[in-house]
Amino acid sequence: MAITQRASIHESATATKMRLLDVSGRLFAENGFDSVSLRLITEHADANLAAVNYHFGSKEELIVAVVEKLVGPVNQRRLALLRQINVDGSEACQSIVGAFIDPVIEVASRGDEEDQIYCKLMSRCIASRDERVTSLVVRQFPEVLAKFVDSLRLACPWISSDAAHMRILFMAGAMAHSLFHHDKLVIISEGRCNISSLDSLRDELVQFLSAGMSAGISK
Amino acid sequence: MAITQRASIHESATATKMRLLDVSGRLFAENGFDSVSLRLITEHADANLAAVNYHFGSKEELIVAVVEKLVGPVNQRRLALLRQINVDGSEACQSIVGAFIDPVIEVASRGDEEDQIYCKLMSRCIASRDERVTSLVVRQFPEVLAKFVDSLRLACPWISSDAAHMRILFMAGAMAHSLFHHDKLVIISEGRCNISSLDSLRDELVQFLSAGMSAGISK
DNA sequence: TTCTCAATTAAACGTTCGTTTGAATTCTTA
DNA sequence: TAAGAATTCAAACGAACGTTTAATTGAGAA
Repeated sequence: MAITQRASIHESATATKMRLLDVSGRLFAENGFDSVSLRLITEHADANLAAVNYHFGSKEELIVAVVEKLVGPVNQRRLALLRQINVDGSEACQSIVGAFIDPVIEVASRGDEEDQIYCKLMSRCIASRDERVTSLVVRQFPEVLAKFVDSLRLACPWISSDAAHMRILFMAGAMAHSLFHHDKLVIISEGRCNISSLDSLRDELVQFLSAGMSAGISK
Repeated sequence: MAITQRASIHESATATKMRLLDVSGRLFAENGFDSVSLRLITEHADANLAAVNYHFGSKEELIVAVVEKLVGPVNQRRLALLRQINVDGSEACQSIVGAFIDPVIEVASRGDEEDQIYCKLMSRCIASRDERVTSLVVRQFPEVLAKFVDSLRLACPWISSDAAHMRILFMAGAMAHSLFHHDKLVIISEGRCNISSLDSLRDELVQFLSAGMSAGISK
C-alpha cells in the first residue's frame, strides 16, 4: 500500500515557511518576542494568520525555530575558530575574544540589509530571561562555555576556574549589550560619540575584552 | 473659599501605593514588565485590581515610578563616588569602575530579602529596548555617561573620546549581564562554577573591567 | 480526467489583558 | 457628629492575543 502521509511539521520548507522565519527574525529582533503578534508577522510575510500554527505548530515553536537557526551556526563557528588558536602565543587572548565575537559580526555583516537585525536578535537571546529562550541558551551554551574556559586558562594559567567562567560571562554581556545598544550611544552621549561602523566597535571590543581577560598577572 | 481638591496622583503615599511599588518591583525584576499583569500585582499586594490605575494612572506610569525610584538614587550615588576619586592615582580605573558598580551592589545588599531582585530590575532596565524604559534611561544617563567619560580620559589620556564612550558601554553591559545571569552560570557550566557571593562577583568584575578600561597604552 | 493531499483562507473561539465605572467604604476635618 | 474627600471594591467593557475549525484552492499522481 502506498502510504502518502503528511510530512512532519519540521521537514517541509515551503516558500511561505521560509518567509515566516525571515520576517519573524526581523520583527523579533526589533521589538521582542512578546510584542510581535502572529497577525503582524503574517501580514508582513503575506501569509494567512493560521500559517504559523500550520507550519510551526505554535508561536513558541516558531520562536525556537528562529533562535536555533541563528544561534546554532554561530556557536559552531565559534568552536571552529577556537580550535585554530595557539594558546601559547602572545596574542592568545585577542584570538579567544575574536573567536567569540567575530561569528556574530560575520552574521550581521552578511545580510543584505542595512540594519544589524541579527546582532539585535542574538543579543536579545543572550540577554533574555524568557523561559522559552533561556532553555534554548542553557541547552546550547555549555559546550561553548567549557571550551572557552579551557582555552582561556591555557592562555592565562593564573586564572582560577571560577574567575574564568565569570570572565566569559563578562565578555558575553559586554558584547551583547554593546551590539544591542550602540545605536543609542549617540543619543545618550548627546552627539559626542558616533560609532562609525560595526568593525570599529568590534576592534574596540576586542582590545577592551582581551585586556580584561588577561588581567591579574602583574598584581 | 476653602478648596479641598483631590491631591495629585503622584503626591499622596498611602500604604497601598507603597505596597504596590514594592511588589511591582519584585515581580517586574523576576518576570519582566510585560509578563506581569496588574491582576498578579494587586493580588500579591492585597489590593484591588483598580488600585494601580487609581494610584498611578496606568500600568505604564507604574513602570515609570518603579524604575525612577530605583535608577535615580543609584545614579546620584555614582556621581557622588566619582567626585571623590583622584584620577591621577595608580588605581584610578579601579575606582572609576567601582563608582559605577558599587551603588548597584549596595542597593542589592541593602534589602532584607535573599534574592537580588534589585540587581535584576536594574539590569532589566539597562538591557531593555522597551520604549517605556529606554526613554527613561535616555533621560537619566547622559550626565552619568559624560562624567564617567571625563574621569576615564583624565585617568587614561591615551583613550579617544569615542573609545571612552564605548568602554563605558562595555562596562555597563558586562555589569548588567553578569548581575542578571550569574545564577544561570552554575547551570550552563554544569556545576563547574559556583559564584559564592555578590561581593566575589563584584571583585572579579572590578578586576576585569579596570584592566579593560585602561587597555591600550602598552601597545 | 479524477483523486488526493498539502497548503491556504476566512471566520470564529476562548482567554487574558488594561482600563473604566459607579457604588460602597473608610478616613479626615470642621 | 455630620459632611465631604479619599480610597476601596466588585463588576463589566472593549481590545488584542494565540489557537482552532471547516471550507477552499491548487498541483502532482494514478
